[in-house]
Parts: sequence; structure tokens; C-alpha cells
Amino acid sequence: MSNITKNRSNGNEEGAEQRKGPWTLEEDTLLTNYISHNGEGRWNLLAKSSGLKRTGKSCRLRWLNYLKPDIKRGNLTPQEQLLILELHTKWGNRWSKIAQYLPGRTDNEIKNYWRTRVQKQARQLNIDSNSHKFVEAVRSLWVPRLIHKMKDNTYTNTKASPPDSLGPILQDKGFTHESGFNNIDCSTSISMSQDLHKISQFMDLSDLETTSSLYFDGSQGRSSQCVSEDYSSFPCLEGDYMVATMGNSGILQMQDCYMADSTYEEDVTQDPMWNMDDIWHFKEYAYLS
DNA sequence: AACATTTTCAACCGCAGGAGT
DNA sequence: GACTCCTGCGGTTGAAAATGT
Repeated sequence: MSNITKNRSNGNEEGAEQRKGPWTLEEDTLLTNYISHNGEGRWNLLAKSSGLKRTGKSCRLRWLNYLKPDIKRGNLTPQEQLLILELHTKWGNRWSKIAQYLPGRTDNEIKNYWRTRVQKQARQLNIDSNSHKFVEAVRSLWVPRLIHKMKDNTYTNTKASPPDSLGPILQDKGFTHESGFNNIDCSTSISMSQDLHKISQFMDLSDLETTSSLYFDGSQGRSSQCVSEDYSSFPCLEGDYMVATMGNSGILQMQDCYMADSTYEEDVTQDPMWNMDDIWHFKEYAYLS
């Protein structure tokens, strides 16, 4: 079939011949150059002015899903997968909204991930992927596996140090820096995806990939105590951010602590994916297998 | 190595909603 | 309010790549 088609079906496009199908290198170059000089947006105008024989829609899609410089390539990390599972529980198939919490990932990519990986799992389990039963299966089986993967990644990483950019950003947000902490109850690691979600408000998550450090906050480690080097302990309070790496089995090596100011407020108890019962439920699965 | 089957993912389509007239 | 145009979203398709036999 020809890659040229005449589009007269709606008012968006001229009757001129429009190309369809895969983009060529020349088209990509043309589009990239045009946007670098004129900026994004006004896609129909762009399509006409750039000399591309494509619809505005097609140009927009190509740019946003493929050419845009900050697009992240490669497989989704366990952290990202966990976040997708969690956010889908909240919002359902609202891919663009979910994508907002995964910098560098597109709604199309997340949608593809869901359809090819998640729904495949559902089929294998013979469960409707929109059912409550499937959500339960994800919580009890898949999430612990992802958490394990995250732990493994961290465990094997020899260059585990927090990104330099994090401290200043948090301090800029009113967090007070504390140091000298050592170990912490590993149960807290259960809340990592929630923390990534929060941290993503402050910084580019891609930084986390290069360090594999764990970031968590006191609001999720409700039962845990941070233990400092002199073995005195203090509770993790809501809004505190900790930076730690996985040391030996089950122990997180605490590196930094950013104490929230007293005005910090965020109600994480409303999050359907993470409640106290679940955390203990997950723990069982995660550490039995 | 050759073919069949499955998986992945880029790109398309139709629809909804907002802005402008 | 009605109409057109444009943009963005979510569902779907199908070619290419990967995997299995």
C-alpha cells in the first residue's frame, strides 16, 4: 500500500497528498530543525510550513513520542514499573496523567507497557485486568517481585551515592539536613515507589537510575525507627526524606536525612495502594520468596 | 538454517473538548 | 447557541524484531 494518501475526511488537513507510515531520517531532520528554530505547538501550521507532507497530528506524535530530546530510551526500570502499577490503580487508563510522573517516558510507551506486559499477566492468571481481583494479584505477587528487583539492583551497585543535586533541592524546599545515620529497618523500603513519586516533584528521576540509591520518607515508614551511629533512635516523621543505600541483607545504609519543616502536609494514608495492612502483607511475600 | 509464532512499539484513527468566530 | 478548527487522549493496528520449533 502506498504511503501517500489523500485526506479529505475532516477540516484539519488540506486535500494535498499526505505521507503515512514510518518516518524517514530526512523527515525527522526536517521536523527537528523546524522545531529548534520555531518551537513546538501549532502543529497544523508546522506541518504546512516545514515542507513535511504529514498531518499536524502526525508531526506532533512523532516529536512527542520519539524525537523530543528528553525522551528516555530502554526498558522501564523496576521503580518505574512499580510507579505505573501504583498510579494505574489510582487513575486507570489515564496514560498521559501517569506519564507526567515518569519524566522522559511517553503516554504511548506506558500504554504499550500496560497492554503488552500487564494485560498479558492478567490473561495468564485468567483474570480481567480491570478487576479488583487483578489489583490484588498485582499487590501480592508482582509488587514484591519488583521491590526485590529494586533491592537487587541496589545491592549489586558499588557506586551507590546520592545525586549531588538532591540535597540542595530539598534544602531549598525547607528541609533541614542531618547526617550521621547508619542503619534502618528494611521494612521501610516497601514504600519506595511512593517516595519516587514524591521525589519526582523535585528532580529528574533519571538521576536515580545512575545511583540506585533508595529514597524514602518517614510518612511511609510508620513503624520504623531511624537508628543513628550511636544506636540512639528517632522516629521517621511525616515529610522527612532519607537517602540510603542497601547495605547487607535487610539493612539500609542511611546516608542523609532531610527533616521536613513543621508546615509540611501530605495525606498519604489516602493512597489505596499503600496502607498498613498491605505493607505487612507485601512483606510476607517479599521475604519468603 | 528456515519457518512459524509471539511480542514489541511506532503510528494511525476516531472522538472529545477547548478556543475562536 | 452553532459552527469550524485545532489539539490531545485513549484504543487499535500492523510491520518489524525477537523467540521458539
